[in-house]
Amino acid sequence: MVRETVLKAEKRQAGTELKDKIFKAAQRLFVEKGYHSTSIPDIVKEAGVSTGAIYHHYSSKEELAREIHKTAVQQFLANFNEQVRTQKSTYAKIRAYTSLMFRWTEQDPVMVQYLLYGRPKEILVRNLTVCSEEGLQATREMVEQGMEAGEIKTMNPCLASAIISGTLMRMIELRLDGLIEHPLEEFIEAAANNIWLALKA
Amino acid sequence: MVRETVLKAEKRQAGTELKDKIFKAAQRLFVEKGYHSTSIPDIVKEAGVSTGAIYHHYSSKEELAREIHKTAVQQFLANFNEQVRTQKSTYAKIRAYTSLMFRWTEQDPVMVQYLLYGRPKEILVRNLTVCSEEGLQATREMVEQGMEAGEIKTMNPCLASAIISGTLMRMIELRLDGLIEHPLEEFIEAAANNIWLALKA
Amino acid sequence: MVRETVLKAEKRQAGTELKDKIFKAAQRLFVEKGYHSTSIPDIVKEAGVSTGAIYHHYSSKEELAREIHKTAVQQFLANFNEQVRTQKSTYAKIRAYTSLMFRWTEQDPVMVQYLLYGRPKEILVRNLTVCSEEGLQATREMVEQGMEAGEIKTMNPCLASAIISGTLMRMIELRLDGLIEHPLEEFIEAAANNIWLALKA
Amino acid sequence: MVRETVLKAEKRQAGTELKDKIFKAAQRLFVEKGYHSTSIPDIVKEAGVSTGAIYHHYSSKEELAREIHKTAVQQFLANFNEQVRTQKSTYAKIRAYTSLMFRWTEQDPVMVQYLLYGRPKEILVRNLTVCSEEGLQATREMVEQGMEAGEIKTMNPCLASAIISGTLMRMIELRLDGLIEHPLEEFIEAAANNIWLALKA
DNA sequence: AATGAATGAGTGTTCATTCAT
DNA sequence: GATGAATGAACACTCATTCAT
Repeated sequence: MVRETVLKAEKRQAGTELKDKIFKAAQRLFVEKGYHSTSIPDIVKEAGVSTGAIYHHYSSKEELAREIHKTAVQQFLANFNEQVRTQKSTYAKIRAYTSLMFRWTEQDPVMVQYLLYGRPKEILVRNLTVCSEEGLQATREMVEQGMEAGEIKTMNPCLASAIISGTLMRMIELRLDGLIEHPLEEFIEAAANNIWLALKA
Repeated sequence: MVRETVLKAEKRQAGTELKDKIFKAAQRLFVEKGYHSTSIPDIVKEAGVSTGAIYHHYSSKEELAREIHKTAVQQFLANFNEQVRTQKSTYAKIRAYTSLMFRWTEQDPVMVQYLLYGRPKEILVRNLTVCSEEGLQATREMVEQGMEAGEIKTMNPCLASAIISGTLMRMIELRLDGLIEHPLEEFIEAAANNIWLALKA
Repeated sequence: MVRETVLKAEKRQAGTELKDKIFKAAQRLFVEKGYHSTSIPDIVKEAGVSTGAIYHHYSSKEELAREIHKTAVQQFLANFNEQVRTQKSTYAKIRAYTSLMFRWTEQDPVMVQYLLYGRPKEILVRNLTVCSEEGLQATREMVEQGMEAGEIKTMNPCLASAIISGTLMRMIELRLDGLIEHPLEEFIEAAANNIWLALKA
Repeated sequence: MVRETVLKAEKRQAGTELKDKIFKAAQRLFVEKGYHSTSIPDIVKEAGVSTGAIYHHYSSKEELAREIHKTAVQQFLANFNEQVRTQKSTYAKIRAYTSLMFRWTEQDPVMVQYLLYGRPKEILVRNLTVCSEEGLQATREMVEQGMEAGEIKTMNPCLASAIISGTLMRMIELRLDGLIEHPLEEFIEAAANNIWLALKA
């Protein structure tokens, strides 16, 4: 049975107390209202700091957004490496991936929402959700190894990845939007199993 | 075999020529640069009309965006009703849905991109992709009828919908981002079949 | 005797009434408080226009300053060409140049002040007063022709120019600063004569 | 023959090392970029000191600028008193003044530039170059004594002063702007002689 | 003496919207 | 219908200055 490991959280050290308040307030607001609709004055109010403090710690609004995104991606990758990559079988990996994402959504919806929507698309040029390049790469690696091992049937790896990450993302989206009323943990088993049916050799 | 029907296009009457120029310029820009990064002066330049003309035809920038969105949803629904709903079996419906979305993406990527990213999230409050409420509703109806008919196994309908729309959306996303280099038409068969494996009774 | 010609003034056509109000208010303030100490809100107040109006007519504060400078230089050159260049003898030219600058100072001190202090130095990189490159060029041409004609003794042309423009500028400066209390017109004769003593062959 | 005395330099006591670093960094930057375009952070970087240190030694940015200006004026006066005032004849004085200013320009262009351009105009309200009031006073004194002694012809003292300081300042300006390519020392003789021709009885 | 995090008023600029023509 | 000059609130960002350490 898959160990339900504790999720990796905040790596950023405390000490810089203000910096943290700014980070969290901005993250909350960016998710809630979007990057462009969140003004610096909004963050000032939400974080209870001065305008100058924000620019003391971050060189621009954009850098602040990038920093938040980077943190989200790093957390995702740390969790993925620890809980998913370490699994032996491909099925176990898919199960662990589903578990990771669903539990994370329940535990820190703001962070996951940032991963999904607060994506750099709005800010930068490229976009790619669920953890951008790195997230995509992680899923593909899983798929390709599964194919090599003969556990997943031969198919276009993009399609296989899309079935996995598309399904998970869509479930999370429906949950965050309140269209799924039960905690996602209840769906881990079913989601993983059905994805597996689509992929297994 | 599934008939590859022609896609429903522009329903909006030619009527006022200027209004059309504004609509199309705005749509292009909203997709390209995002709603917030597109200014009225941008649209003025792109469409080659005056500021006043925009406000003559649309009461605000937001209404313009909403209008574009509404059109996209209407086109989606028209196509869905004609090509998907009319299918007999659930498998045929899934196959037709996949075909519709993949072919549409190749044919009018701007419009599909608008459906996926230019979503009201940025503009309004609620979001819900692939055609918002209506799109979701369409997929769910398909799933629920399939379950009643015993073609789809008993499962949470949200999960079933997520597998379908999540996979399709993710494929489209990868294609629009240039990570899939072949036309999506090549994947219709495989995508539909694999989705079916996850759902069939 | 030297004809005391009328000074060339405002070439800029009316019509764009607001643009003119902005131009004049900015010119007044730039001279009075300097470019950097004059804020856009200052100009807004002084000109009685809106912020937007300024940016509708000038692309930036810097461009506004450049426009004012350009106008001053053009007026200078127009007057110089008409009143100084047309003189036959070098002495007559020096006399006319002195007359031009002293009368102009009395008539439009703001403009002359702008020529002297409001120079691009503060704004741009290069500086060179009394009409920048063009003004310098004009004086040098006068000097070199005088030397060729044997009217001015052989000497470094920069030195000769410096004697002319340095003396005139310094007189104007003292007048604008209130250290000379009589109108400069009273000094035309004496200034021109003494400069001439320093230069004549 | 006029003795080419050594120029009086830094009178300010070494005292606090940091204060000196701040002074010099600020002077360099004020000349290079102008007072307003030089920020405290700029000085912090250039001097390699902390913000606090600047405010420990100077009560404000303005006071720092004033201090630098005062030092320049003091150096000018010290040099003037020693090298110019001590001369017997008015011609010798003019010769010595020219020599002082031209050699100083070559030796410490930053300081001289500060005297010419970094003038308080930008900072305070009044301006008056070449050493402000004191500098003007020094030149006038020279002129008035020369007239009393019958060495300079009777003329308006302001005009006489303007011929001297205007010519010197303009030469320095042309040199600092790179329009005179030879060291100013080469022009001492000629400049003094020609100024003298304009003034002598 | 020295530091540098924190402040917040102020800057130049943008832009959705209005309205006289 | 159509124009584009005009508006002014709002924005991201800067920077002289303060003050706890």
